[in-house]
Amino acid sequence: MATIKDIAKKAGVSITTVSRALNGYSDVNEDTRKKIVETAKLLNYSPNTIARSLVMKKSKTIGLLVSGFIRENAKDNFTIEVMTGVNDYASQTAYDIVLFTTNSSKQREKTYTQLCKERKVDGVIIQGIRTDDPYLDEVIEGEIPCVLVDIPKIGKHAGYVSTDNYAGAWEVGEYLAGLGHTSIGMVNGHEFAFVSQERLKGFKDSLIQKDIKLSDDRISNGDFTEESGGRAALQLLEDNPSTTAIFCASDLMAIGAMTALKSRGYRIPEDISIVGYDNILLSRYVQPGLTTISQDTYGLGYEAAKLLIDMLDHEGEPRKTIVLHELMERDSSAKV
Amino acid sequence: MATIKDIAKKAGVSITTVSRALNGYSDVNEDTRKKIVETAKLLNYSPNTIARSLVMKKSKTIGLLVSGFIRENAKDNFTIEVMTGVNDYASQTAYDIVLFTTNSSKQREKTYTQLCKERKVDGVIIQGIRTDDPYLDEVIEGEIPCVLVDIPKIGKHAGYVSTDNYAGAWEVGEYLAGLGHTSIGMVNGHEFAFVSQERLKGFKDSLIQKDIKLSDDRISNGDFTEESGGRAALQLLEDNPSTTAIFCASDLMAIGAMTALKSRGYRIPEDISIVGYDNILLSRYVQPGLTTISQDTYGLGYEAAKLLIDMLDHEGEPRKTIVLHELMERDSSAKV
DNA sequence: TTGTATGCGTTATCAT
DNA sequence: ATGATAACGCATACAA
Repeated sequence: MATIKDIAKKAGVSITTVSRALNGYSDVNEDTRKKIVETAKLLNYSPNTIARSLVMKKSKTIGLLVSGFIRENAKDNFTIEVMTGVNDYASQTAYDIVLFTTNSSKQREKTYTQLCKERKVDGVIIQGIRTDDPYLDEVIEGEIPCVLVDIPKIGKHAGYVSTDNYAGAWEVGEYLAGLGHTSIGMVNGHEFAFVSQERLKGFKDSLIQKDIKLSDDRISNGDFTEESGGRAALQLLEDNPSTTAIFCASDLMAIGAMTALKSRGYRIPEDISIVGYDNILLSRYVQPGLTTISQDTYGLGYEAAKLLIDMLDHEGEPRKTIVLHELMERDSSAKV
Repeated sequence: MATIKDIAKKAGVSITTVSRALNGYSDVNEDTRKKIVETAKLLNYSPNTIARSLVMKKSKTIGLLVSGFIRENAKDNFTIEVMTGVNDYASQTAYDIVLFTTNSSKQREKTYTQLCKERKVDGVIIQGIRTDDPYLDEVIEGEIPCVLVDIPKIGKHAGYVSTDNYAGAWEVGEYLAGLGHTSIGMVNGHEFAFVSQERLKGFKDSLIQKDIKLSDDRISNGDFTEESGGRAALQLLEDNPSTTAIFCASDLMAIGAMTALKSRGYRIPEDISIVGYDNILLSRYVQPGLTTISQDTYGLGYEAAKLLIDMLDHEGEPRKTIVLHELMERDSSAKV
């Protein structure tokens, strides 16, 4: 591997000059620069980013910390879409991405911050972390610039990107009420996700507006998995046989609910309307097509990277970015 | 950020001793070690991997080079599953993953090898690269240890993981012939993928065994997209109206074919049997469920990481690893 | 416009 | 068992 030292020797200049020439400084003679660039090419030189990082104290890498990057979750293309967005923006910049993952299974012997500190990432994007994660605060209060996905917390060095989950759920409420439903239930995700809390609030509030009360026995909790959605939906119908519409806080749970209900002989949407949240890939393919709130997941990742890199490169303030959502009406919902 | 220097000062020893103590060398007094470890904790020390990399000439990172990590491809969970496998194995080791991506759109100003050289990755896993990619040879002949996914080429520092595409396609041939089909067509992917070539060969050869000839006008090429699969299938039926079974070289194309055929009034599998390849997530959800060859995609990634890291850590020879495949019979195929 | 010298945080060599 | 010192490859303050 050729170094600037080799170039210097070959070109008969000092390493300082080589460094400056290659980095486009103005105070270097055009002729010497030309010669240097030439010999650099000749020696097939490529800069050693590691050495550069060491002296610059900037690694030009951002960490992408994702939980739920596990086999079982591949169904949910949420993660991959966010990653794609992050990657697309980052690849327009000088930053590379290093992947950190946390299977909840492997007890992490190292905390996030430790991982980040050791690898010297300049900043980090965090996705899929639970609100009860012991390290969440450590991250938000920490020194490492970070952007959270779907966790609305701002710190000294922490911003976030999210969608307006309250508004999205509100729209579902309006929509179902508009279809004439009055006996409505909700399958929510676990309480350790901000989105669960928001979606519940928004849904509840919009129904109240329509004089529909979402009492506690009309709310059943799953944990965002397909299977749990089915279970929760059945529970819901057992407690409230009159229910004609169910809002599920995630598409995966909605799909689980549909499967479970169909197997019990319910027709969708004739007997029960189902609405999901996320607009994952599958929701378009299941039978019937799932009515849901579409989020710009890709945009979530893209904006996260943009926000973080802005914080890094231009000392931008940590802030929030809200990306859009939209109700996608398909065939799983109908007038009562 | 505390460094070993700080620890040395505070503990009243030399940096050499600190380094050795922290790295578990045996030639350091237990008491001094204890003191050093203590003050390290006290100062909230974490090693600077960058400095370490510089002197060790090992970055303990592997590059994950994926093409097709783009928005449109999210459907195809192949990429994400491979990545998950890679990640799962790597996370058991000391290696971190840095993500390189090549949208064919962005003209890469830097070649793969350049990216790898600059970031000083110790090795690289390459996925989704086309056989006509100008840099493929550069990689295989290059000095950087690498493992290719689904490209059966071995070099001095290059191994690969793949499935037996020939055998998989062969089984499809046997299967369709066994169902009584004699008028059979194939929708292949583009020629710049090894898998296309292999799948074609395997399919053709197995049919020959059954005295069924797959003439050229019974082969129509798509480019692995859903839409192209639909187009190719229609073309096929136009040229050979008697066709009763179509083997598509990817599930996505098979799904496109099903959609297109259904829209033309063909019933599947009553009129036409469709078989895919890949067993992507969707294939289980479309109507009818798609018969296909399932590959252990996760295993592909897992084994790739394993092979690469073996090459890195134990100077393992570059070699190949073949992961299993299996015919998944669903409802898109039936007796003629 | 160019060169000298120093340091980034670590590991490794060679003394002691 | 421990410490001085020299690397690793690069950027930069300062001098010339």
